[in-house]
Amino acid sequence: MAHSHSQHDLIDLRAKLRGKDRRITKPREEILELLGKEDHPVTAKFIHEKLSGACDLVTVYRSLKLLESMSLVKRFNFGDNTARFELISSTDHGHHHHLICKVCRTVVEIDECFDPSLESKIAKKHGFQNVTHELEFFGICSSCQTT
Amino acid sequence: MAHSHSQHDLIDLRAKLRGKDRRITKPREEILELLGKEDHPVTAKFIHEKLSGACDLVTVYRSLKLLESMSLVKRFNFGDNTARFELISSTDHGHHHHLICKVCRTVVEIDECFDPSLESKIAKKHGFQNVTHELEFFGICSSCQTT
DNA sequence: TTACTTATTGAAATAAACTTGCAATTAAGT
DNA sequence: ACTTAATTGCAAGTTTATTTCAATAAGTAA
Repeated sequence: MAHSHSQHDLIDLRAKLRGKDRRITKPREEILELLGKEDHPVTAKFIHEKLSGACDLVTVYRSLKLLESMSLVKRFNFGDNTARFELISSTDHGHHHHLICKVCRTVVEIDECFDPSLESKIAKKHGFQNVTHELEFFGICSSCQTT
Repeated sequence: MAHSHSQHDLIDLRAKLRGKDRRITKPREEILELLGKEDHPVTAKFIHEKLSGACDLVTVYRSLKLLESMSLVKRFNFGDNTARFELISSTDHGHHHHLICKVCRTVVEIDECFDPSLESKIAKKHGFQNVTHELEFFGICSSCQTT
């Protein structure tokens, strides 16, 4: 799940951003560009610091919310009460998971997932529709193992 | 995954609570008792309100943290920046998942899970140890489906 | 380019979840 | 019952995220 989004990707994103009642602004472009360079989900605070004064933290929150609603960005939750955001890649449509070290918080992108039949089985059993899932793995990475 | 913890369960929990440098207090007993009656994970705020003044909200937070550290209670995250807590049942050792309606927030307890080989495969591939996972399903329940 | 319309931003205030410091309380051992 | 230290309550403080509103700037049309 190595990212490294191409320049072409960002142009596509700009195209999606453009629309009625919606403007391409410098903060939004900068946030998208930054997300395109990151390999793992990042927090709003991290984005704000990386952009060092380019825009207000409030604008980061607002932009991320917009980008999420447009399905350009996906929100992840690593269990520390802080939302993390990642650019949705065209290959996996944002559906992938992470392996997080409980000690040093290192993040590994995971492309494996369980068989989708499990999800449809659960959906059917309980009469739910449009069922998705959030799945993250937690463990201790090789560096943090007290050998 | 129907809960309904027996009186016997709570006695066991009391036994676990008792220990060196640790005291059985009224708030802790009341929180355990309340959790024993709930079928789904509940928030600290919910517990505090249900106990209506029996103890301070701060004590609820502190007790839950203690109970979690003692593996009597498990913390869940339903993606709304609010921790939810559930008594760990002796049958599943706290390992189970939930199906949450994105509209009305109804919660269904799920006892299905994917094959554990996926987890060990991922652990081995990335050199991680003690790998666990957090998995929650989200969808639209039958009542909320716009038919 | 210039003017116009309104989406967007910044700054401060607010909200919600959770934590910390400390004096008062209370559980549990002697 | 006495003593000691864990625990609680209250107030204050953090952190994350949202709201309000005047000022700014993006997109459009002249």
